[in-house]
Amino acid sequence: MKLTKISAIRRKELRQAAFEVLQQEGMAGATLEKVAAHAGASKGIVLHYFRSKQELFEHAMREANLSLSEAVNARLKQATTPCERLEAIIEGNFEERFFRPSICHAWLSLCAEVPREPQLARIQKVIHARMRSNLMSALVHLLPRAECEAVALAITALIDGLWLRAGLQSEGLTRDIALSQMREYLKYRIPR
Amino acid sequence: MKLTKISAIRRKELRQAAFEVLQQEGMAGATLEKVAAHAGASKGIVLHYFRSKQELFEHAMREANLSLSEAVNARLKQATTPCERLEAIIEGNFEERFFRPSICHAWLSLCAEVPREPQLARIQKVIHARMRSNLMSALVHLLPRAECEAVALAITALIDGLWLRAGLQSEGLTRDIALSQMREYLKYRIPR
DNA sequence: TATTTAATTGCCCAGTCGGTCAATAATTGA
DNA sequence: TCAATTATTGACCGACTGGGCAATTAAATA
Repeated sequence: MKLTKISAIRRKELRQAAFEVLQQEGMAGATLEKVAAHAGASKGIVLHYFRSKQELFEHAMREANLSLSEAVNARLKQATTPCERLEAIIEGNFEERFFRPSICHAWLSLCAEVPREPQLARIQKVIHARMRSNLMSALVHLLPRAECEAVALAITALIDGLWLRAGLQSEGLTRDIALSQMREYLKYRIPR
Repeated sequence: MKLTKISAIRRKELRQAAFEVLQQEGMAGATLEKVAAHAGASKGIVLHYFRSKQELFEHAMREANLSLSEAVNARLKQATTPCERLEAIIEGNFEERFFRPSICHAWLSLCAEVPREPQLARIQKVIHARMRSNLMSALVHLLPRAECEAVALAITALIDGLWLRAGLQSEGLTRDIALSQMREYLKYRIPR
């Protein structure tokens, strides 16, 4: 039981180290040795817990998404009205600990690998499906059914676009500006 | 004079080859040898015309942007009203030859390198500045000055977000859907 | 304690990549 | 025509990478 625990701990440490290296170095620079060093271990240990580099970053992507997902879900639990649910999704996606240039850059690096890594593509699909599902559960109470799909896509595209800009380290784009962008969109698009 | 011509031709061929390889292989897979092979030349010739791989892809990015820029400008020339100018910018950015999964993926790959390549960052900045400038020249006639900046950012984010999605090879996202997304945003945001 | 099992390391390997360079082919100009 | 310049090639190098592996250490179990 403790044996499995150690392996679980190591795997988590290495996933997180991988994502952190990704933030600073991008995918090309995120070498197994750097990940190991960042986790305070030797390179060999990384391939002891993950079959390959691909598998490591696949789990790193899952972990990072889980973290964001939990933040959104925590906010969703507090929400009671459809409007509050929308706010929860949006604010969750722009929490200070997530909406940072380095983290957005890490996501960008992962997205760039998606077309050549089916596993990453699968994860990406799940992420978007969840986002859409969350949005729809709020939108159906605020809009005619026929419009929901389009608005959900627009919100997703807006979030992605703002994250992209942040990932480019465009200096002017603060969390507040991003949030007000999202709120303004809703203000004009959702009837009240 | 013909000497310079040959070098100009080769450089253009290699820039384009580099961007085309980028579409299929991403940045990590876009090796000098593959670019050379794709252009029907040897690897040595690439470094004869470009000082380094970085410089090559820097020029590839410029070239690709120039192409898109020209498409937008051509449409802008035909436009007379501010509304038509907005349409021109948007339709230019979603022409069939640009809004393709492989091309969006190439852009994504370049964006992922921006934080670690100052030259790419510089180009990216220019691209966004031009986009903003184009948008503002139309928006100032359609909206109160105070709102223009925000709307220009929203349009840019929407475009980027849709391009990102296309770059992820998300199958459902066609040009028509993307265009109708943009039009719907304008419909609700711009008074008439 | 003795033995088995897991964790961890350091070194090695084969392959790849960006980049250099000397040699050759082609082109130009006088 | 002939020298000088340019274009082009292909072999080569050093650096680095992902991955494999045998050896060592630590832990757990009986």
